Amino acid sequence: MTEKIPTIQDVARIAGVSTATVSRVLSAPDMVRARTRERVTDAIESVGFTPNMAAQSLRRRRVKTVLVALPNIGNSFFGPIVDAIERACTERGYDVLIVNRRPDSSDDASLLSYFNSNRADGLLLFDGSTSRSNWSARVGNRELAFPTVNVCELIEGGGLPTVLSDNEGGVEMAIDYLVRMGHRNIGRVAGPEENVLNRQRGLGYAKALKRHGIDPGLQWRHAGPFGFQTGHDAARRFVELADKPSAVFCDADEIAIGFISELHAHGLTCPNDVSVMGFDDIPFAAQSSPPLTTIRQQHKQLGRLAAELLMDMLEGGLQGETAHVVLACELVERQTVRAIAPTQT
Amino acid sequence: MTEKIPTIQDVARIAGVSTATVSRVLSAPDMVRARTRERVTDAIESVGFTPNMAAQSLRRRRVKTVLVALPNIGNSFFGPIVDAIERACTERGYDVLIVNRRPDSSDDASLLSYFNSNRADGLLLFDGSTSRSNWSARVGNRELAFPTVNVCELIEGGGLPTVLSDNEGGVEMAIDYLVRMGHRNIGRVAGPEENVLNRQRGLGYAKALKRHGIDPGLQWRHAGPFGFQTGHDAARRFVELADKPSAVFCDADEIAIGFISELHAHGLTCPNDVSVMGFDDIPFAAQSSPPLTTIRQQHKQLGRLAAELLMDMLEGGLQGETAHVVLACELVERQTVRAIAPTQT
DNA sequence: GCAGAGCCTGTAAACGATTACACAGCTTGA
DNA sequence: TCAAGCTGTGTAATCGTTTACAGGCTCTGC
Repeated sequence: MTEKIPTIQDVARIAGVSTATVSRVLSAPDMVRARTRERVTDAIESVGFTPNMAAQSLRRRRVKTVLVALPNIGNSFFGPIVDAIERACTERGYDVLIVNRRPDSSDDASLLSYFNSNRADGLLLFDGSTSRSNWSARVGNRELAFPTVNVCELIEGGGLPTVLSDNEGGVEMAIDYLVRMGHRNIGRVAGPEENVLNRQRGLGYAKALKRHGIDPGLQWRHAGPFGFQTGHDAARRFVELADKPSAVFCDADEIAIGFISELHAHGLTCPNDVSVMGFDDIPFAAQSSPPLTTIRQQHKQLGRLAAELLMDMLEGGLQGETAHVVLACELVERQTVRAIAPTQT
Repeated sequence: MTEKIPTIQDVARIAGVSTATVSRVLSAPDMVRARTRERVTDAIESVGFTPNMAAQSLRRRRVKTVLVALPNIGNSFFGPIVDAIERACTERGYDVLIVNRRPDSSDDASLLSYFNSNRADGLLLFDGSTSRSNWSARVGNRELAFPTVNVCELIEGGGLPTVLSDNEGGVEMAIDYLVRMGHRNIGRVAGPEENVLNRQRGLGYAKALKRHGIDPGLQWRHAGPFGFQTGHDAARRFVELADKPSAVFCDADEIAIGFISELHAHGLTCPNDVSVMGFDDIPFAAQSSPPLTTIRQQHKQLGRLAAELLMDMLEGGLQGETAHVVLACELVERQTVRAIAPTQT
């Protein structure tokens, strides 16, 4: 019994006007006389008309859709951010298309195709693989026009507008705190080597340590992808260590939580045997046992600002200046860091 | 320097054929002679042509896009499922549109509009508010045609194809296990009252208890939305209890983890003071301290099967039979349940 | 040499909206 | 009375594909 979906023609016929008028009622209401307008709105109402987006996009040359390219939807870090993006977008009438950017399908081409096949007007790109700085070149080549905002991470030299946290400052804050708590032997479990975040956070780590007269080069270090597994691996190496750091800074909460969890499995406890800090403040950080001391990123803000920025770009054309938003981080003190008497090493 | 995006016309001109032929090369290659075909593919290659989806959708009357309506993207339970959906969809050339279904914007109308405005061909609906069984009515009324698959939850009486876990059986499994471990005073922290999952899991709970000669009506119970907060609330009530259950079954891992976390804050520990079980096996369950004993849902499978089913429907038309897939759950034994000597109450 | 049957390919009409342009009807002011 | 200027509306072209239909070509068998 599938009735046909009503078109603008149906509305026009019922209201006794031309399709042009119906269209105008929808997009420029005060261009049409009040009485006519009312007849049209009634007709729209009565048949339940909704403009066909395909037709509209074809004619208008834009789809009011934003593409969100994530490295891994499964990672709980992205949940709140995507949530904020979706909110901001629907508020302004944009749809949100999600694509999981598998590292293997490294084809930026497939992202670009979303643009020139008219499936998305703009792109929110979560990507910081430094190896991918050729993206900008690629873009510069021919399709410069795909409006893109880098979120959370950034592509160095890409020249793209960016919204991210002050990663360097955030880590400095963490290290300062650990030092203040008496730690001077501070290890680090880092993110993937080829990632910008890893570099930025590494910078903050080194800078802060140096400021306190500690040689960053001498500290214990482990690196791996963002995720529990890296925490596990690090913990297994950690327990073997002869000279254990009294504190370990982890580049991500998931890593920190994996680290602590595996530590427990080996009979060590946090913060008694070692203090641990994370980075992100994902929702679980507050729930783990013990609750994780960490550096908070402003997830909601990151998502919302990036989305707003992109939509502004889409609507205002390119504004000359390419924006660069950096959000401050915040120290969240919970229970995985213990104050110790400063030892003379 | 924004060059124009190439159209099928450009390709046709370059290859020296008509647009019809180009179109055929793309959608029915063996309808055109090998030599011509090659000239066309070369032309396509050389200008980097990608069909304009808006035009294609307009003509073909389908957009190859699936709408995913979640109650809350932020909830980490959905991560792996959405991941699986996205994988299955892109494999078959479908895009994934995400919409966060805020309870307040209760308008099913807005979901339907995705359909009749030609923005999505089908819907993966995560929704189990029993109050919403009018959805089916609404659908039956006029827009029956929006192909929909219920995922994880289901709308009772909606008559929609469904993919979900054996919630009842899963909880029975949990209770059987707790009883086997010596528990006979088993509380429950339930999900939101108006949710089907709550009902289904409640059924399993009651059934299993009765089978073991325990009166479900006499057990301690707390209910609230899925999320940490409910766990916290439950814990605060729990610590006040005179006659504490020796075990508590939680309707979701997030609830269980919140419960344990808040218990710790009050000086009680799990599983020494109380055994706790969750449901879902979200990624964090294995990482929390102590690792959570829970009932695993097959997230990947749920997502993939639902997506496949929907796409099959879209491509094969409606198959007469409306499918009803129920996936088995699995008990994951970790460390939040302690064996106790059965007490004679 | 020709009818008939296949193959390929082109022509042109959709799909459902938007919008430049034209124009009808009314004011207004000279 | 008429030119000029508004308003409000309709006409028709357009966006970039797909596809029904028609027709040209080649091949076969007589």
